[in-house]
Amino acid sequence: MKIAPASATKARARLSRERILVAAVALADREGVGSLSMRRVAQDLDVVPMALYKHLANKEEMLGAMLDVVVGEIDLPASGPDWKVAIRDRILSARQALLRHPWASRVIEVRTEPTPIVMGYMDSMIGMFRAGGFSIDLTHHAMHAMGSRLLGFSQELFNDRSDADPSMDAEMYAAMAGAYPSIYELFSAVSHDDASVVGQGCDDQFEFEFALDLMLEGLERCKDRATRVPG
Amino acid sequence: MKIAPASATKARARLSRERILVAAVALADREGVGSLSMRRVAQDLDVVPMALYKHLANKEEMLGAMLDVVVGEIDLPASGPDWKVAIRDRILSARQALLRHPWASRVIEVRTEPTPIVMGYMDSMIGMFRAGGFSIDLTHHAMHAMGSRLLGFSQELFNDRSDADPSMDAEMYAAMAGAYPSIYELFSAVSHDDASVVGQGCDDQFEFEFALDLMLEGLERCKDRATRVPG
DNA sequence: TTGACCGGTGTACGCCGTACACCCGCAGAG
DNA sequence: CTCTGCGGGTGTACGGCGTACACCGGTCAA
Repeated sequence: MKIAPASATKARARLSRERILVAAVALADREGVGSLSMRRVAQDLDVVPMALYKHLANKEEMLGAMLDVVVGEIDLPASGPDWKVAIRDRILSARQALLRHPWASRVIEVRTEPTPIVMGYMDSMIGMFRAGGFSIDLTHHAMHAMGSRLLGFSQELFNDRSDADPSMDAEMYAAMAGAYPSIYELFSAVSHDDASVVGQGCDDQFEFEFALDLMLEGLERCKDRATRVPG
Repeated sequence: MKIAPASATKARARLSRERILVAAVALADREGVGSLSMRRVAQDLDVVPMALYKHLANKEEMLGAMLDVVVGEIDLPASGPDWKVAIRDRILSARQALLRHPWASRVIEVRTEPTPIVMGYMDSMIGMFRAGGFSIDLTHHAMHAMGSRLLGFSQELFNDRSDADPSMDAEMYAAMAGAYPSIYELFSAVSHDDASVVGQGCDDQFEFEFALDLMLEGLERCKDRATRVPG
């Protein structure tokens, strides 16, 4: 009776930053970042909202810490002679982490200040370019050029995933063909041409790797030319 | 007295979707998207908040319409024989529009459904690739690969603009060098090497064009090789 | 034994988006 | 000229948000 709580029925585990983050990440995974509020997280933990503030300064810090959890899931850099496959593999691992937590990219896009964890990730990324023989200048440009791809996602203008159901009726088709002939042409090619590399809709993984490789090879050429601008 | 309002002192102009959007864009330009609330916009228009809802379904629609205003500022595509300079110029024009309204990229990143105006922009972009001789497949990949650059911005992982004041004291420097050696190396090169193309801090315009050209040239090679994947 | 501290609680404030009922002035029908 | 419908601005209210602040019970060092 000394150690256990007075009432056995309400033996709730103690709160901790860790437990809060686990609950918050789980909630975001389950219901999306839109449903992520301090109050909901507290509720999931059977705790009053203000309790969270004993462990986190505010919601902003919680979001940052949640990102750290995701970044922590990215594989460490492989050591190997080939910088290109090392960087490529790492970025694809980052992408897997982001795909496990689809809310994360949205959060990254909106946030401002990076946490030490994210800084560390960037640092090691820079290190990989440098180890691959990139000059400082070119490394700098490379980091900018890769943009969000460094963290495993690319900014899509809109989510074409499951763009309505496949049964897009002829009426809509016709309207679209009139208003947006080029989109229409592209869209019909993509969704009907079975021989195309994209079957139904877009193969996001393929598109991501396509752009990634385009970038990496462009950078490689810059490096080999030892010149700064691609033109 | 028949036409003019009863009280000359309170002759307020009638509300309209147009007037609301002008006020909203101005507010966002002035105080940032964080301060953009229906209530603040209404206040700027000397009107009760609910009045806005006679002209807009909800805030989401207002944000979309605000984006349309920005996209409307992008130059029309130039007609010319060279697809690369045409696309390049148009994207740089998009970038200028986005720079005039810094909140817009944040809004784009978070939004889901595109408006007809944005669809029209994308359509004409696709048309430019097609007119330049790109196959449908390659056009499709190109659109994905360009990602947010099509709209004139690229996702930066964090805003390094005015990273603290230039007087970064030696203590912080040392701490940074220990924790993030690669970032440190890059950072000091960028901020101290006057010969570098980047003087103090980053030249965002240069970085944007660097990545843009890398992408465009990679796409050009794909097109000329008439192959689908860059490798 | 005491008292400080740490972590969970309760209440409250000010902001948000927006549903809903209202009301007024004008247009067109009778 | 009156009646009536209606479009657009109003007022009130609700539920949700982040979080400031006072409080309080248990643990543990002195």
